[in-house]
Amino acid sequence: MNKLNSSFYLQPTLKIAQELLGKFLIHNIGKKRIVGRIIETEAYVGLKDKASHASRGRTPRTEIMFGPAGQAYVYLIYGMYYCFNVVTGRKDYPAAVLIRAIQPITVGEDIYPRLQTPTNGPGKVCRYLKIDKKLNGIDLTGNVLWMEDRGIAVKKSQIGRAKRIGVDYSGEYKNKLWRFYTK
DNA sequence: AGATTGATCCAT
DNA sequence: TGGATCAATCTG
Repeated sequence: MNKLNSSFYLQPTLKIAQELLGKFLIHNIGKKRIVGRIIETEAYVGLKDKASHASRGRTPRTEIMFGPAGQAYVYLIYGMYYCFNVVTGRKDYPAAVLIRAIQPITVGEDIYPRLQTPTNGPGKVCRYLKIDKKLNGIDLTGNVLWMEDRGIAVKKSQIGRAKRIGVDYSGEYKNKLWRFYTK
């Protein structure tokens, strides 16, 4: 097993957002585990990024984004869905990578609830992986929820780049090509 | 295109 | 304290 460690999470946010493509996201629940391969991410970078929750400063919700890299930031959106992010950036610099889509994995000891086709939205990622607010702030180098490199790299030529989804209100930042996906 | 749903945040 | 807003999803 090659679990992503703190030196991975200390890299620049935009680099992490790309590097996470092809990595595996794993949630241990008791003796079972749910696994997905990451296929789409979005980066949220710094106080000036109007699309980021952190752009209005520190609040109880966004405090976690100002913390050290390598923790989970899980929030409820539209009253119904959870979104899972990895906190990046040094302490006091708010940044995170949202996991937008995964390919469910169904081999070995990994369990696989129903869904076989790739998820196509962050709410579905959390529903599949059974991630909710209880996991907010959890250390991603621990043994409950983590990411690992299983040696299946995504070639640079296979990485697509696009504007982020659902952030039309964010002025010049809405045009940043901070969404990454595998073609 | 509209309904859903409730936490969050800012302005009263 | 009230109400607009929201990094989404499903249904029609």
